[in-house]
Amino acid sequence: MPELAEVEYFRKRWDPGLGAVIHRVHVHPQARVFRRVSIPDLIRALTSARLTVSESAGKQMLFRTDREGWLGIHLGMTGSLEHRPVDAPIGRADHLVLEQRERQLVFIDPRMFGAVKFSSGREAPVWWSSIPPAILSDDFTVGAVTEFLTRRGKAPIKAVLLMQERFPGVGNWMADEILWRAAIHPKAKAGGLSPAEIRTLHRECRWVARHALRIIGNTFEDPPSSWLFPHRWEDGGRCPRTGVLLKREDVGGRTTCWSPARQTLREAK
DNA sequence: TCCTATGTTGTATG
DNA sequence: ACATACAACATAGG
Repeated sequence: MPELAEVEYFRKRWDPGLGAVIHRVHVHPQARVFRRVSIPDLIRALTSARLTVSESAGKQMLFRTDREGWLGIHLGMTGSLEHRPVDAPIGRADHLVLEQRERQLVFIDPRMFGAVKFSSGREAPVWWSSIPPAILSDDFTVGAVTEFLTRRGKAPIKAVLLMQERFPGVGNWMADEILWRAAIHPKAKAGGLSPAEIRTLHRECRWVARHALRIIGNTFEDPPSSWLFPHRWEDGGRCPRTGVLLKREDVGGRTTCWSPARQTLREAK
């Protein structure tokens, strides 16, 4: 389920454990989510460490302790974080459990497209330091978006919005929501947008990120019916602004939903 | 049974 | 080297 705001919601699920010591680490070693990590290193580094802070950037989460080392969690398609009572049983999709005196901090991921990362050392690892500026930061500029859209000029804008190297945290539903608000057809070539359309796109990226974080990031509520969000999967779903039937089709390899009344495809040359 | 799924990556092709 | 397209990953739920 996780895009920008869902990741932020799940990151906070471990907040009750910040400041407390991890006295035992339980892993499900054959789980695919550990495919790039040394499990012995991870266990050695986390056992008896005090969890101190967490951050997220795009879809990536980072947890730190009072020791050196960088624990990363990516939720993939079906991952989530929870805290549970100390005596809770461990389920088959529970891949990483940090046991503390008063709770367990659990990473769950049935489909295992997610990932646990662990890097030692003082310097931030590339998987963390290379994440581009957040959409809500001052460095997410119209100029940066324009340059990126030019370089990816032949790809459909829907596919380009999903590229984490420029739009960190944007996923399938956010991309559709942004394009719907910006009144841009998902199949429009990224290089064919006018400067005015790019400014609108940039503004709607920020708007959707800000309000998704406000609504979903705190309580996991669904956005209201004035958004495309609650209509995009329902059969016979209608555009909340025009009332027309929404269209659903594969674009750039992902199911894409748009309003044919608002988002029209200009003939390219 | 068959279809779908809020993501990333490796590989092939141009 | 760079951009693009798509299969593959693994499981659950309708």
